[in-house]
Amino acid sequence: MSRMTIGHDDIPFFDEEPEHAAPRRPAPAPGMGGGIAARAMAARDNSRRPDYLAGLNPEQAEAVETLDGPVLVLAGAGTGKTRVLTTRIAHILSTNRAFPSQILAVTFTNKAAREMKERIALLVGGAVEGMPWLGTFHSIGVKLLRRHSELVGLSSSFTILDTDDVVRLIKQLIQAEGLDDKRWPAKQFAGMIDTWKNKGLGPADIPEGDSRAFANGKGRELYAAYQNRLKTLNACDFGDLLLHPINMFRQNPDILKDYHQRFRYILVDEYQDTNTAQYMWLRLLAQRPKGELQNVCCVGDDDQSIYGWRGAEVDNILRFEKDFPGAKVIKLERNYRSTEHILGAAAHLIAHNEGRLGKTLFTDRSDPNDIKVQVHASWDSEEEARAIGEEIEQLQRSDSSGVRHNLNDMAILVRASFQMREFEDRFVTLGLNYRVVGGPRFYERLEIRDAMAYFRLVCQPADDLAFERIINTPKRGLGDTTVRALHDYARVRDIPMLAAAADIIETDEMKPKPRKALFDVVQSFRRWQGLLENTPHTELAEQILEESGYTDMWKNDKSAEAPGRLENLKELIRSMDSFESMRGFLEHVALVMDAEQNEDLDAVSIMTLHSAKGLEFDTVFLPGWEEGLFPHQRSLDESGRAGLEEERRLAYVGLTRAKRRCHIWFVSNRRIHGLWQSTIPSRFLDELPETHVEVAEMEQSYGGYGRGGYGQSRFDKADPFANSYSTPGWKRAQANKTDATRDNWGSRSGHAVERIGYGESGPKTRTIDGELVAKSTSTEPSRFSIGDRVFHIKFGNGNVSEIEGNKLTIDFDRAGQKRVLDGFVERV
DNA sequence: GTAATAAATTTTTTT
DNA sequence: AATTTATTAC
Repeated sequence: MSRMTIGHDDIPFFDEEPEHAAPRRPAPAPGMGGGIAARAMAARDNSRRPDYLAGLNPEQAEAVETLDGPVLVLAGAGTGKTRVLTTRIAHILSTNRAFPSQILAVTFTNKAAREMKERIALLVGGAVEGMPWLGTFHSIGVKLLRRHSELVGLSSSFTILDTDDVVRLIKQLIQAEGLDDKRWPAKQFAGMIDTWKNKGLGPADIPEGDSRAFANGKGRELYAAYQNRLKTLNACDFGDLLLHPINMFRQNPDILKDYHQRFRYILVDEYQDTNTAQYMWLRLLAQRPKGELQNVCCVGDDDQSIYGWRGAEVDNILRFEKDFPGAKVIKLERNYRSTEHILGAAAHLIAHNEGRLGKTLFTDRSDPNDIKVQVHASWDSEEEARAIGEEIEQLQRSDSSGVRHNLNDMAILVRASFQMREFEDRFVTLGLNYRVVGGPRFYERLEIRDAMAYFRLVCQPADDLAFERIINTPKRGLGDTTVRALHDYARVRDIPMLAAAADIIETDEMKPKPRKALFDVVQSFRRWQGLLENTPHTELAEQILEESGYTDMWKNDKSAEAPGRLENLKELIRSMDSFESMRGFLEHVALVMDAEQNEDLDAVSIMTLHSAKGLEFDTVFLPGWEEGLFPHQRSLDESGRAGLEEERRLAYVGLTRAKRRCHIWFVSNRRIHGLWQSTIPSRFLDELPETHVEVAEMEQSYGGYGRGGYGQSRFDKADPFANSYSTPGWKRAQANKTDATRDNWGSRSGHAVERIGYGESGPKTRTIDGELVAKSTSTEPSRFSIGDRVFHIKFGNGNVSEIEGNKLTIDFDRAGQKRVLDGFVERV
């Protein structure tokens, strides 16, 4: 039992109180400072509402105070959802209805969990170390599994595999089955397994069709083999962290009953994003025998459901009242975040979706100085980055009313992570601070993963994946042949590879060289394992990296990134400091893939729309609103109308992140797979209301002229808002999809036609031309001939190798072979 | 077994 | 365009 003293308050927190004890009411007496106890007394006294309840609006207060029975809170963007959740927990604690450890609170991201802990701590006035069951589905799943691992056939030291490990493992299995790993990509099968697990399906439960669709109909066998392999490796993948607890609860009703008694209150954040497995998990824990109260509170917003591709079922939120009869449904519609214009734009956009529960956000704020949502156009993605950079610098100096803005209050939210790069490049040259949130992650770096593999293998000798990763890193002369031999040896005897290595060096199956190398490795690991219990883990970690020759490997590496990698390794050791043991650290890394950000730095945030959910910024930039990118073509192809609606919700999430200023951008040319493609404005732009949106001065370089055949969007016209809104531009866009969008994004059909070049009136008026223009002028004899030396503004010099009407095939010196319209090149 | 070179593949979103 | 993977030469 731990006792925590923070500041002046002396609050007892119970880590593990006697199993199902109910907190005594009235409050436990010790140290009646100004802490929980005192507040609880105040709470009991009806004449004075505790101060944490003050300032809530009536709906919020109802959501906080309705503690008995099921509650569904439909909370629109910016309506104080997190505040309700945290205050509700504080309320439960203050009124002594439960100990911290008797509250199960599930969030979607680790970030959200962290934030919630902080905010509860603020409300309750102490650290919340005593809330052991606040976390993501996955981290709570791990906690359950560590306690009961033997029930699902694992030992409590099991490892959690990341996607990379999983793919490598599956690849091995596919090869072991004698299948062609090219025809049956491991990555694809990993995706299928993930989908199945998200639906709560084990190998026996998957549909026959799914099974037939992979590996010559051996999908089911392969899935079963995979699960078997995980068991021998004593490992779990992400899906197992949900599936195993479900199976465990189903097979052991007594244990489930135990947790029923433990968890007096259950809270779930982002309920619209729960998938079937999470839903099953939750229902097992939340649905109680008849007569017992089901104190479950789910908070969500159907308009912000953006994880359908990960198996999320919006239906879960619609089904809540059926699952929990007598549930109270509370809508939060008062928005505290954004201006009227931003809310108006977002509302009008999301209204294009069908099948919504229908909330209308409103605000009292009405400031004539509020600016409308701005739509900007740029020629290409480089210019887009430049323009946004300028806008940011402008705001940094001072906005229209002379106010200076912090970079911390600005964010760029992109649809796909490849968009980030151009901004990074630009900001580096500008010397503008930026921060990539959720981008390439610290723990995914090569050197970090290598180091982690060493640590994993020391902590868990059965971790064959870790073994294979580092056995020849640094180079020890233990290549494919040796590893394969070890692999076979281990398989035959059903032992881990490290143990196999220990065995095999006693025999003379190996040639002397690899045998000696293997001997050294085995010796080292034996030594490190011996040190595990009695050496401080940071010291041991350093020792491992030193003695294994891993740090030397990078010290001897002359490449440019080597010093950075060494720095990262030092950072890794430093970050281990705050953990109790090496095992604890490994677990943290497996679940929390992001390293802490430097909060002190004033920097613009760059992130995907998905990772922006739940955040807010004064100024938000939304680049890349073009058909094919946003909405993403793949989403449209794979999920049709549902996909489009999810993309629209994503746009809604983007808009509603903004408090005061929102800038949307689209470009007419974007580079995809290294090829320049001309693009058309997103249909979502046409779904924004005129009253709240304003088109920023069209940059001259945006080719609005001479675009024969491409009148899809009102943003092609001089006055984009001139025509009626009843004819959404996207219908025309769809009609034209075969001409334009397909070719640009579908990637299956042939070549791309280059559409960049000079217009007649000089360098400033570049124009875009399309296929139609190309065809109409193709009858004229070309002014070029094969072998001509030509210059192109984007690709530089090259030789004409083929002529087809006015389309030239040119072998560029630097850019390779491209097809280009003859208007865009000139003879040198 | 290793290092250099050529070819293929990629980019939607994440616990 | 850039990164991962396969092939080839040493």
